[in-house]
Amino acid sequence: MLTTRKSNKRQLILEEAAKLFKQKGFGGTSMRDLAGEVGIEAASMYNHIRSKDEILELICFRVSSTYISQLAEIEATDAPYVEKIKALIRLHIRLMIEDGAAVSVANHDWKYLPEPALTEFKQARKQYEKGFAALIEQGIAAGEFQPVNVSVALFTILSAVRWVELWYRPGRELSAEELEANIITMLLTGLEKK
Amino acid sequence: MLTTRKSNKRQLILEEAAKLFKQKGFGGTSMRDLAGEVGIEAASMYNHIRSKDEILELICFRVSSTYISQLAEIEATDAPYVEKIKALIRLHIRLMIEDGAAVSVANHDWKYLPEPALTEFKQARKQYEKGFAALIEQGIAAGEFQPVNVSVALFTILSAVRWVELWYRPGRELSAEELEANIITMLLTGLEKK
DNA sequence: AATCAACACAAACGAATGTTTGTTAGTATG
DNA sequence: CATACTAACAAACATTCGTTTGTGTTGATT
Repeated sequence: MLTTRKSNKRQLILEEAAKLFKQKGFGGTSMRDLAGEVGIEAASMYNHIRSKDEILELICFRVSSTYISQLAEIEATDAPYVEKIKALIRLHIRLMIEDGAAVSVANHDWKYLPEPALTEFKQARKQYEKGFAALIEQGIAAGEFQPVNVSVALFTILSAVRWVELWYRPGRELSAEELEANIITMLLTGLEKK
Repeated sequence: MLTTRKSNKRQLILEEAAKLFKQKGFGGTSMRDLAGEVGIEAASMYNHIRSKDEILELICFRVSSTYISQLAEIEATDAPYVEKIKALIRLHIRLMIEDGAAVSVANHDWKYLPEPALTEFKQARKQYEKGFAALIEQGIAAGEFQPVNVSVALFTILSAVRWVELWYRPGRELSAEELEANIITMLLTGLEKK
């Protein structure tokens, strides 16, 4: 008998690591903490992973590549720019809800990546931001958006969508759909009544 | 001769600590790192501060009490709610620009506060959020704002204002005033052109 | 039955951590 | 001049860290 061919212990380590890193930070989480959560000794984890840094890399790059490939999909559609931006906002919220721990780690602990990875990650993030910004710029050119500073719009949207991690709990007053609708309203039509 | 009665070395430590904590995180900054920046040995710092934790506490609570007292001032005016919210947004941006390192630490490293302080800090933050939310709620009731979910509006604003720390550099394309104007436009009238 | 890889463990490693200790030089106060 | 305080230092402290090593067990393969 075997649990699953090619043990899933590695996957379990990554999942528990994401939770702990989110909760206590990368530096604040020891390999012994993590091992305790997984249910083995710290030394045993090295049968499944190369190092603590490798865990961080795997988490961060899984998240960044998800964002980048999803951005490419949205870019390829021929919806109005308003709809593309809405789709991106929904993407961020969904990922945050479904994979919140990993997304939080990629948002906060990426700076502890060891050096070739650090530069690579920053480039990936910049690439994503460039693509996102281009959609906003084109939307302004097409007359769909107000002529606001593109960087300000970009980072306002990206940041506004981050707090979901701090706030959303499955049994909360708002469903995921209501949450999306409310955030989209805030960002696209603003707080003030016209 | 003396440099200044009641040495400012303690203040210097706090300032350098804020910079380092922002840059490398609380856990990622060692007392030897910090001492090096201050220009003395690690042991010597204990003539000026009680512990590493105390440094974090002093930074975090200085920031939280600034926010709370400024909120009280704004609450006391009798401007329209739109103007009160704008004033709060401007307050956040100004504090971020003028005291960015400390604000960043209070935003990111508060979770490493030791225990009585941790609870106290969370309460202070909750108190601030409650006051901010009340202004939004009253603004909706007064017909100045759209009937959006209050928590969503609150956290969208608070988050949207945080990225300034990552982005603003004194010699940037946008002045502080232009930055404020753009963010306020985004948050109050939205991205979409009507 | 023998072999082998996978995987768990205890023990230990060196490095780094926050902090304490003991001491010393300089300076203000009586 | 004697006293007391401030603030610097080197050295060492115990602890924790990520990781390595060596060893044992288990279950599948040959």
